[in-house]
Amino acid sequence: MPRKKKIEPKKELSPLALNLIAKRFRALSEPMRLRLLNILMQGEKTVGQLVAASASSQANVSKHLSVLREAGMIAMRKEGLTSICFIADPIVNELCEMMCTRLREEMESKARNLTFGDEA
Amino acid sequence: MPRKKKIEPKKELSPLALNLIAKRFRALSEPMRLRLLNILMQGEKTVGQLVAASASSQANVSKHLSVLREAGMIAMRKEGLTSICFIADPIVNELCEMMCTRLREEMESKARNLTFGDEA
DNA sequence: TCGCCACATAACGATATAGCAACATAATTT
DNA sequence: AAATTATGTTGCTATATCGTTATGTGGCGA
Repeated sequence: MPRKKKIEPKKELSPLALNLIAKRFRALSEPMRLRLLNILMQGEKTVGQLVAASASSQANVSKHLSVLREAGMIAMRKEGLTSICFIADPIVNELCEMMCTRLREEMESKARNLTFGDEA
Repeated sequence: MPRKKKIEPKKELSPLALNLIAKRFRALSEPMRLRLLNILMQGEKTVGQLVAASASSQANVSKHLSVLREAGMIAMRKEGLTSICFIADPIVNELCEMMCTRLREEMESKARNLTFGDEA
């Protein structure tokens, strides 16, 4: 077996890597897309169901879905007339979970500090 | 002590929460900002050092830093003439770590599939 | 074959943001 | 105080992206 693995201490990321990472974070940077993902966390949904559940237009949902798909966050499978969406990357759940937890912590902390005076 | 915790199965997020989460992801959605964070992972740096290391203009770096600061990702402390930046939220490291790992996995997977034919 | 259904895509106006350049400000030094 | 240094801020242009309206398209039934 080939040796020479894990030698470099992971210094700086290449511009290419930065671009790819940025693109993935960007896919998560819109409330509408987060909403769609949040709905999909309950399980698979057709595009129509997402349109209904998200209270947005069909065209808009469709476009956001394609963004999420290009970023590898979700995938779709056709079943007769309908397309069924599902979360394709488990990282989505973890990321959102982390963000939510962090937000809660921050807000609670801020709430506690309100007693003294807030710097916002 | 008050009971009634962790009762709801965490259904859907409120629009407010979605907006806050989106805003934080958005802060991570630009290559330049990721680069700054990546540099800061090595340790504290002055703004000037970041300007030099990032190969961008001072104004640009300054603006990106304020975005990161507003998102709570970094914080700054003044020391004489200079301002020293540091990562204020440990979530940054975790998030980037996760994304990088995931990207590597995907690319390796894609590389393996090149032998057969790729769908991109 | 004709139309319909579920979805994708195109075209468009409105808003946001990256990057540059020029200027403003604060702390030090002389 | 004036000059200098280290950052922050503002105007500007170019580009990207959200949401809407209109139109295209593939699969199915009559």
